[in-house]
Parts: sequence; structure tokens; C-alpha cells
Amino acid sequence: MVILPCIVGPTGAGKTAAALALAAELPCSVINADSRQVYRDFPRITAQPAPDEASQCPHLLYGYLDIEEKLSAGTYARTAASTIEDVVQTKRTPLLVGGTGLYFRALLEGIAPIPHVPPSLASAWQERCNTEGSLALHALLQDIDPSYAAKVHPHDRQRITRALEVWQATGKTFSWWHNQPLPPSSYSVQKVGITLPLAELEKILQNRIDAMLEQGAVAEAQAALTRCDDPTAPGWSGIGCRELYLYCKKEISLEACKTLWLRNTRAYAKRQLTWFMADSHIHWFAPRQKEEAVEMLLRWIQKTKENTDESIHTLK
RNA sequence: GCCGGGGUAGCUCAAUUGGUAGAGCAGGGGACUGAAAAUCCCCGUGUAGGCGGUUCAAUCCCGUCCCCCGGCA
Repeated sequence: MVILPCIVGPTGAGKTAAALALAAELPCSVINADSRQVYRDFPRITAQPAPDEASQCPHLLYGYLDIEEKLSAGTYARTAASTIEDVVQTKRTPLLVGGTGLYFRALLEGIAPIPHVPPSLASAWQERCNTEGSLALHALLQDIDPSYAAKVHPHDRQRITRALEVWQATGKTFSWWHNQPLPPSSYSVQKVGITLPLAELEKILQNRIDAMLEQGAVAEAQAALTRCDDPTAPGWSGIGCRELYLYCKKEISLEACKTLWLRNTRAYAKRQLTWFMADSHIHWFAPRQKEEAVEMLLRWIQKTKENTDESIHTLK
């Protein structure tokens, strides 16, 4: 079993600071579990660890993707799994840090082994959804895969088209795939959450936006724009990125950009909290208690190591 | 000062030919299996700018005052 401490929480709550506090106590390598911090073009706007932070211990899976590259939960899980193996080889402790709930789930609990669906097929279903409407496709899904259709709302275009494309590409329904047994997890996990009440988090997010702007967020967006002028490119979908895109295109004022940016970030933080609060395994701490969080992780790592050693001795 | 247009939910605005009003966004809650910083669901009583009047009944009609936006002086 790989010992895998995790730090989760909404954006801006101080996950990076907590990770560095743990890194100061034992040799570990931070592995990103955030779907936007993977983009090379937006280190600042997506709040990737700054160079002076990243230099304190190895930081992996940050800023390695091109703006036009799409990352899926399945791909993330495979990449992260092999990255964790690499880290274990170096005798360091892998430390998973991020805010994308689905990525944590895909890696830690597994994800249905659905083969890759050709993008052309996926976009054909999206096209059909646009012309025929999601209700018609939901009705179709009802015939093909009633149990999944019952779970997905008739307006949820993204999930309906996904279920249909998987069915067409593989000949099996989406729920059939979901019912396939998953291999047992090879991780021993302890999750620690860092958060604050939304009202307090909002102030931090406001300040963070101002700081990002002072530190060249506009220039960062402008530079990205020269490389890719397509606002539908995956990298542009990050909050802050798309608002700055509109500002750079002179479609909105800087004031409007900041207002939207804060609003959207706040709403996103709330969605993250909804996801993580539903996970009863997370032990929560306020940012000011990060030393306690570190303390807890260290104790857990120590104990888990002892248990593992014991079971090795028993086997002998 | 005069002439228009307007004052309705936190914001932007509808509808009501007189029977006390509803969308989008924001906000609150929730879902989540390869787009997840995505996608989607549920939640709407608000002195209808103030005060009078007409009326069985006024957000709607009339008077008056206040405020905003244009135009004219």
C-alpha cells in the first residue's frame, strides 16, 4: 500500500501553504489534483505554486499542458497514478493537493474502464443535441439506458451526450460500464481539508484577484492570447482566464472583469465545498490551524508505516 | 425652469387594457464516473419612490412632491 496523504479544499483557502508546512517536516513531493493548474500558460491566474514555493520540494503535474490540450478525469487518474509510483521510487512521500473532487475520486476510488471515445463521435452527439434538443436525446437515452436516464436530468446536455457517445462507441451502456467492478485501491489515504466560511473566503479571493492583477495577470492572458485566440480552448475555461480574455478583447471593462471574476470564483468555491463536504472522510481545519493539520498527517503517516512494517514481519 | 422618458426583487429589466407581480443574473441549498474552474436541479412577500384622491378594488387612472436619464433654455 502506498501511503498517500491528501490536502483538499476550496480555492484560496490555503492548500499550498499547508502542503509546504508538511514538506518542511518530511521529504515529500507535491502532486497536483487540480484541473486548471495543469495549464502552462496560466501559472498566475490559476494560482499554481509560485517559484519560491515550488522550489521548497518537488512539485509535479503543474503547468505541463498546452492551452489547447484537454485533460479528462481518466487521463488524470492514470497520469497521477504513475507519477505517484515515480515518487515512491525516490523514497519521498507523495502528497496529493488540489481542489478537483472528480480527480480525487477517479484516482483514489477508481473510474470505469471506458475506452477512449473518438472526439468526432462526441462532437456529433453534441451537434445533434443542439439541433434536436436535450429532451429528445434524453428520451433516446431512456430507451437505451433507462437506469442512467433516471439519474440524469433531461436538461443536462453534457451527461446525456456523454452517455450516448459511450454507448455508440463501445456497444455497452453507460451504466453497464459503471457496474464493472473496479480494482482494489492501492493507496492508504488520509484526507485533510482546509477551509473557511464562504464570507471570509470571499475576502481572500478578492485580495487574491487584486494581487494577481498586480503581478501581471493581464500580461499573462495577453501572452496566452497570442498563442491561442480561441476562447473555447480548454485552457481558457479557467475562471479568471475567460474574464481576462473578454477584457483583452475589449468586450468588458476592467471593473466588470474583476466583478465577474470574483463572482465566478466565489460560486466555484461553493461548488467545491458542496462536493467535499459530502465526503465524511475529510478532516477539516481552518487555514490558521494548518500546523495541526500537518501534525495529524505526520502522526497518521508514522502509524501507517509501523502497521505496514508489522505486517511485513508477520509475513516472515 | 420647461418638455419628454423613467423610478417594480441585492442588480438589469418584464408583464398587468384597474382584481396586490415574474424572468435573467446575484444569493441560499443540492447533485456529480474521461469538459468537473465543467454541467445540471430545487428555492422568489417585494412598504411596486413618498403622500393624497377617484374606485367595491390602485403597481396600473388623477393630483402633488422627491429622485434619475435625455432634450430645450
